[in-house]
Amino acid sequence: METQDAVAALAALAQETRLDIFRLLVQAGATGLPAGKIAEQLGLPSATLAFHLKELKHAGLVTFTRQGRSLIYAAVYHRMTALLGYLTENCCEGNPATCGLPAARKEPA
Amino acid sequence: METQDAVAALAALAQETRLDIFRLLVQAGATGLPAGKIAEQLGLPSATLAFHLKELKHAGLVTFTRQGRSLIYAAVYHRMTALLGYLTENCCEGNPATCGLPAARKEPA
DNA sequence: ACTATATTTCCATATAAATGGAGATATGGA
DNA sequence: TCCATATCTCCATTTATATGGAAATATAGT
Repeated sequence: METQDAVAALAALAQETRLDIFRLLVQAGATGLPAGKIAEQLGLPSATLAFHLKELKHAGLVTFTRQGRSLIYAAVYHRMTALLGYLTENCCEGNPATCGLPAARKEPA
Repeated sequence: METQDAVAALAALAQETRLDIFRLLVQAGATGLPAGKIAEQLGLPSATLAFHLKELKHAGLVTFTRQGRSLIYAAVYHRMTALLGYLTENCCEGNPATCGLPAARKEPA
């Protein structure tokens, strides 16, 4: 993962509402959640939710598929993995033990 | 690590200049670097650097000690470790394999 | 075609972040 | 004490982000 992408992903997650959304989607798993359900769970106005979903989408952390009238959003795990890989490498300069971490697997994407 | 702290750490790193500063300090290791050296390496005006160092300090990602006229800054590894732990848990809901990662060691701080 | 539902885009507004010059503060040495 | 050095704080300006009402778009059912 490039620095630019890492900054984008970090910025996307560096906001409480978006982090909440992302966590909710991670919990939801591969099935994902329709936008309306997310809004309901977090008590967000639709416009606000749409704004944050766009940010997450732009950072590559979520995707969606249409299903009838609903858009089903889901977390993009490999993107998160790539971010963790980037941070581990740049935190520990190739020696994760520096940060008390086991070695991260090579990022698959 | 609490969500609030994670958001603060993410926000601190979600900025190219600050990420550059942090990486430089990680590379510098436990010895750290004087502010002037950081400014020189990255070509930053002193006011701009001071602003970003304050952000990183506030997020707990760097500390400093005075040494003569210089302030020596150093990366706070355990904070980064805690952030990685938080993200791993919240990305994978206790099952890091979900993201293709080995289990993270329990955060020491 | 019409109506209801799901979600988005548009827009105005409010709030916060980033930049860098100029001046203030702290330390060390002559 | 005076001067140089290292870094910070103050401030004005610019730029980006967050919020949410209202209207637009897409789909489904009747």
